[in-house]
Amino acid sequence: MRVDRVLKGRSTTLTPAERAVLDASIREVRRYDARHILVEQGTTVHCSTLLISGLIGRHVNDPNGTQQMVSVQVPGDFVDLHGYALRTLDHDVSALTPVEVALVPHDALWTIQCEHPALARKLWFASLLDAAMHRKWVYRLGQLKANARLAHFFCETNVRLFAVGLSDGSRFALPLTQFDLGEICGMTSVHVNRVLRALRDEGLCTVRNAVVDIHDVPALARLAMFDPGYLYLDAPMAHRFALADALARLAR
Amino acid sequence: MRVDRVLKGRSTTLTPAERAVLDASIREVRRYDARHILVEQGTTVHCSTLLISGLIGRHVNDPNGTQQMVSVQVPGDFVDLHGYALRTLDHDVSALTPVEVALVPHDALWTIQCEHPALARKLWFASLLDAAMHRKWVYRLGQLKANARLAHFFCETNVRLFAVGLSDGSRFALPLTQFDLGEICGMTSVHVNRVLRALRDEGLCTVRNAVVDIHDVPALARLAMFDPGYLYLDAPMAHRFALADALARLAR
DNA sequence: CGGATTGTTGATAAAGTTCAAACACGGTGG
DNA sequence: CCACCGTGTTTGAACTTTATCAACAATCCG
Repeated sequence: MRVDRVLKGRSTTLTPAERAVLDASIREVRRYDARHILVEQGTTVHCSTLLISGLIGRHVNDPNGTQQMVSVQVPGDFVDLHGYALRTLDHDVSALTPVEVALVPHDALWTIQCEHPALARKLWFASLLDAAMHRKWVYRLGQLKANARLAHFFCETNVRLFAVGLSDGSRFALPLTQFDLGEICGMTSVHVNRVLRALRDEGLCTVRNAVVDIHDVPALARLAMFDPGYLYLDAPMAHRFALADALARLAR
Repeated sequence: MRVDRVLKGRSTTLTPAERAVLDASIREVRRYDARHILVEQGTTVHCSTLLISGLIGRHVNDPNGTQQMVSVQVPGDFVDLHGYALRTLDHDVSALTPVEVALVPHDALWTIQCEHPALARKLWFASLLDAAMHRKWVYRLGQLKANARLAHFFCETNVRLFAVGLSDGSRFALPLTQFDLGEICGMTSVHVNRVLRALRDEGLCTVRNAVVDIHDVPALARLAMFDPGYLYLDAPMAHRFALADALARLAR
């Protein structure tokens, strides 16, 4: 089903009935080319976008023309669910790769809120998960050095893609340029290039041909101080990537 | 009323009836000293905290002992509303000053969700506002230099406090140490000190005795690339602080 | 008053940016 | 098939920003 990946692998998931309700509220499915802008900052929106395949980026622009990516969405993500309550977005939404998206009209969401409060709560949860990721991005940019920032992003993306079946646990497609990575991690593409080489030289991970290959998952997580707690994974998933204990011991 | 400041000055506000419902769902009011930790990362929570007076900070810790502040809450903020759907928090919550907080049990929120969908939507909006601020913090840390980061934080805080009547539009109490400001803006307290002196020397703003005094609001906003759109203010408020047009013109 | 926290300053080192140039590589058109 | 173009990657050198370390001054508080 088109909504199979929504909240997949998370501590809160959808029941089959809820999935059916959500699926039924999809009005249409569309495809866009890479770099297509789906929603522009400031526009009033009447539908929310569920990402089915491909990658979508959300970015904040400033008058200088510089952009900061504030999130990368993977299949199963409700990209601009927040548009439902906010009505107008504070950032752009654009396709990083060719994408397939499902559109859910906001009045269908209103119906869900009135008639299916438990499902509404889960959608709320999904939007809070988004905020939790934002918080980690704040942490990443505020506290980590360039190499750890990139490492953290790769760890996060690895887990998120794994949760929806798009990573084998250490290797995944990530068709982003070094410039994109710079916009994600708050650094220039030149520096991204140098840091990637360093990560490769240390045997931690290789990024080539739009594929990220993590050679030593625990070591990369350690460098990145990556603990997947904020992703609210379900128990088996959390167990697979848990580093919490190791990190806690380290803290003492 | 205790909930008078909730969503005050925003594009979405509460009706008197909704305020009454929310107020009635408060179970108790508590006071804490500065530096008291209200919720620790990972704890399962059963109540959400509405800030009545004082300032609260939310911060992410890492095993090295460094902390990154991910938000500063002002009176009227529903500090950990997200705890309702997430159940466990991905960060600490602590008092930056002596505070007075109201506790709303999560089952009361569930009742609101079932019986008052319109109010539930507004609470959802409040949590999305939080996410919108996170996004700007990501932008701030990723794209701005130290002086602009501090300036941006002061601009944001000025507007937020003004919206709830705690700034006169350019001057407000902000009892944070330079170390705290460093944790907010991702820099060392030494560097905060130097940047504050520079801002003072340029005649932009002065921070002394726990009071921020912005001497030239538009100039500080320009340095910070501050546009309050992401705060979803109501029309008069937005108009008062709007810099959008000026910035848009600048962009061309 | 004494002790603890916060703020200030200087010297030095590290991290990251900028600018510029070269290189790789997959099209695409002749 | 080759020449050419555009996009993305790689490298070097000079420069800017920020961190680190260390000392000292100011302030607050009991």
